[in-house]
Amino acid sequence: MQTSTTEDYLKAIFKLSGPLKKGVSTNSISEELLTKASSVSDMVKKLSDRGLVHYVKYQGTTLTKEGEKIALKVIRKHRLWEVFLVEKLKFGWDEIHEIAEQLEHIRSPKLIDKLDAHLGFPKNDPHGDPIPDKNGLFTNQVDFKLNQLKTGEKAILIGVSEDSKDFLNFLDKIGLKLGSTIEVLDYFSFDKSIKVIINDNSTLTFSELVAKNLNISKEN
Amino acid sequence: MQTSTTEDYLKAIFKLSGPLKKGVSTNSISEELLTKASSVSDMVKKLSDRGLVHYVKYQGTTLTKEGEKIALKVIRKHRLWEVFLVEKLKFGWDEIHEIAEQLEHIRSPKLIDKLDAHLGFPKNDPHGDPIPDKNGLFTNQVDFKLNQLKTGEKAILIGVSEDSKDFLNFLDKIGLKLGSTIEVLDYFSFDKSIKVIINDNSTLTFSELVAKNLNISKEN
DNA sequence: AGCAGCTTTTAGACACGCCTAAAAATATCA
DNA sequence: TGATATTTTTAGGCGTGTCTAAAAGCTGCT
Repeated sequence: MQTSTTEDYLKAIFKLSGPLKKGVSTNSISEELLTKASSVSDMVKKLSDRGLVHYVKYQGTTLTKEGEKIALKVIRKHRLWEVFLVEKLKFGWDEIHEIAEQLEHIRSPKLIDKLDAHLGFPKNDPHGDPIPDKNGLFTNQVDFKLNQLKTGEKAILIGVSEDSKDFLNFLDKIGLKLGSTIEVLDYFSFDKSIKVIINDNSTLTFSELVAKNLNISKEN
Repeated sequence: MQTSTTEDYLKAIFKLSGPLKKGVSTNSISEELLTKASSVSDMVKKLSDRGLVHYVKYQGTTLTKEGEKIALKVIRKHRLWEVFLVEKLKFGWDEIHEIAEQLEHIRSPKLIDKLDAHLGFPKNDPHGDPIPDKNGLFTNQVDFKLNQLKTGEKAILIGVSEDSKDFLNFLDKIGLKLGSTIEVLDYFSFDKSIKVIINDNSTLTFSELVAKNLNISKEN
């Protein structure tokens, strides 16, 4: 039975590995978890001893099958709780991350399945991220970032890659929600900012950083 | 910000103090928390340093105002989550204790009030225990234990003092729920067992231990 | 190749909460 | 009261996960 710290490490490594499952640097883990690199060194050694990660000194860390399985379970729990907080308790999508960080560590085989059923087996969390099923399988929707769109193209916001209060508050302020349409009016190569029109009625300009964090779908 | 271990100690001390707020022995705490007396000695010293308990060597422990405040918050959270698990997720009342033991440590000022509202501001948990309000105030219903009833008297089950799976399963098996009526048919002074009839239709005999753990109300 | 600068690891320490074993204090009872 | 039993505390140690400081290893540039 793993501690919640172990789960945090596995989740962080999963996240940092990306879809290509690249090896993850000690420093990047320490940044993600707000600890020091030396603590991470210690810890990944222990995780390696327990068969949860592959770790070779100075050469980065990747998850083992076992480690990934645990990471996906935690992510599943995190995202289901997020749905609960928004759908049932009426939290704003900018308030739920910290709470879900705690709830994701609750251990009960039965609880998470009952929660899943109670919520109607949702496929995505309130930020648009896919919820792994009981076996850890994602429906990995192939999508785009807003900054990959060309002038004149139109798309729908299906998710965000950044869960911070600041970012989500900003989206709330400009009235951008999952499902909103975004049409690219202009693209300024100087600073890679993008002028868009949202829901066919409000025009504004996004910095590249913002555009990068908006996941969109071209169909429809 | 206290750890969940701290919360467990304060809750245990609150429980063991009883309504008369008696001093609690080191041994009793260690039994309640399944630890050793030496660990408890260490810990109450630390809690005392933090102003959460009054502790004098060899003379037992009581909660300070501050400590009691925290204990009541934890109990409030525990009982609200229990209601959630039974009412919303359809758990049996015998399955929820362990899960609520974890959920009670989730820290979020907003969460518990939203949960309370979502549940319709329940007054009692699924075992009949009163839920403290935001200010830690109980509606302390004056009630009786079944073993205080005399032959011929009739009452309603309003709570149980024992949350173990075993006990609650037993009650399920004999069809006894909160709200059931119990009439005392006979009282055997030899072993203090009690013959009763439940809901005017099934007759059985309770040991003293069982009778002691059934909280009843005489008014109908 | 060699050096500078970054990254990573090691070494040693610490807080927390737990343990065992032994000592000290208290309670009990003849 | 004095001996014995029980409770409680102290002493010393351990595992987890963290830290700082310093050493070791990599990388990239001239």
